[in-house]
Parts: sequence; structure tokens; C-alpha cells
Amino acid sequence: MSWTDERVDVLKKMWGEGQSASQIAKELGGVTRNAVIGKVHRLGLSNRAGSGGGKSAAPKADAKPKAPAKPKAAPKKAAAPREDEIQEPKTESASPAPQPKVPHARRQIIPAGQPLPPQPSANEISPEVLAKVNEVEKTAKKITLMELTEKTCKWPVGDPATEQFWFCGLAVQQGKPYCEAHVSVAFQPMSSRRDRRR
DNA sequence: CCCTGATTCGC
DNA sequence: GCGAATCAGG
Repeated sequence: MSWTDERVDVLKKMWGEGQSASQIAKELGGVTRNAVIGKVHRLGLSNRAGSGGGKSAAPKADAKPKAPAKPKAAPKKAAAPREDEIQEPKTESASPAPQPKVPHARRQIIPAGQPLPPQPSANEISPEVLAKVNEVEKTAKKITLMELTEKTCKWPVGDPATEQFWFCGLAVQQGKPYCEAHVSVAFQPMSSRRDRRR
């Protein structure tokens, strides 16, 4: 595969959207995340920030401490036939319809000001974290039960008895079953919820 | 272990 | 220019 204009376009778009190199590589197909990263650098759009915020670019200074002397006895894997991708056995066929963008209309998350207690632990959590979760739930992928994998956030959102129910679906925080935001509300330190009035 | 991007360097 | 191998984190 070569970097055609269209492919570069997708690359730029996705990278701009904050997609990870591996995701982009998966989307494009025929390339590895390394290739994507390499291209990103060559295109000179490595840092996605640019915002004059506190996040300063890399303090590169001078880099050269790399070990130039690489023995590399004989680790040559020869031409490793990748093509593997042992991902989940999705409905892989030949349909060029990878990611449904979910063009659904904006369903209101909270139908009404009803009790709505099913939320696992949205009781006494720092308002900040709570707010963050709310944000996340708006940008969540809203996947269904069957779309859950070991790598998708399994945080339930909404009421299972209604149509307004889905799973977060964002990338999980490694070992955890939830994404970062939901991990923070799901795994409250005891100290925090210690003296629950009851 | 999973993942991320960054860099190097032979091709 | 390309990207695998590697490095350096989280």
C-alpha cells in the first residue's frame, strides 16, 4: 500500500480527531501503526496540540543518547508475514463498512427527572469526576451488549428498560473493564465512600 | 501485559 | 519516502 492522497487525507483527519496511530492503521488497512506514525512525522503533524495551553511541546533539547551500537546478533525476523491481526471474529466478510458512524439523532440521555437510580455509583463522587463522566457519556461510542469486547468500556448508560441504553464502549483502561473516566467512578477509594450515611 | 507515540536507520 | 525495530513512557 502506498500513501495516496486519499489515504493521507484519512490519516490527517483521524489524527486530527485524536485517533491513535493503531486505530488509523486499522482503518486504512495495509499499514501498521508504525507506518502511520512514521508518516505523521514526515508530514510534520506530529504534535496534535498546537494549543498554546500549558502543554508544551517536547523539550527535545539534544537527542543522541541512543545506543548507536546495536549488536543485533541475528534477530532478523526476515520478512515477517504480518497479515495476522487476530482480532475478534467480527462479521468479517468483504463489506467495506467498517465503522458505522451512528448517525442517530441525539437521544436525550435522561428521559425525565425520574429517580433513575440504576447508575452504579453516581451518588457521592467528586462533582468534577461526575462531570467528566457526563462528558464521556456524550462522546461514548454507545455500543450494544454484543459489541462489548475485552477492550471496550462496559459501563452501562441509561435505563436498560428503555431505548436509551448503551454501553460506553470507549477504550478500556488496560486491565480494567471500564474506560478511564468510568474507572474513576467505579473504583472509588474506600476513604472516599467510607462514611456513607445510612 | 496491554497500550501509546517517538526515533532511528536500512531499504 | 517508507516503515520495522526499537525506545520510552502510561
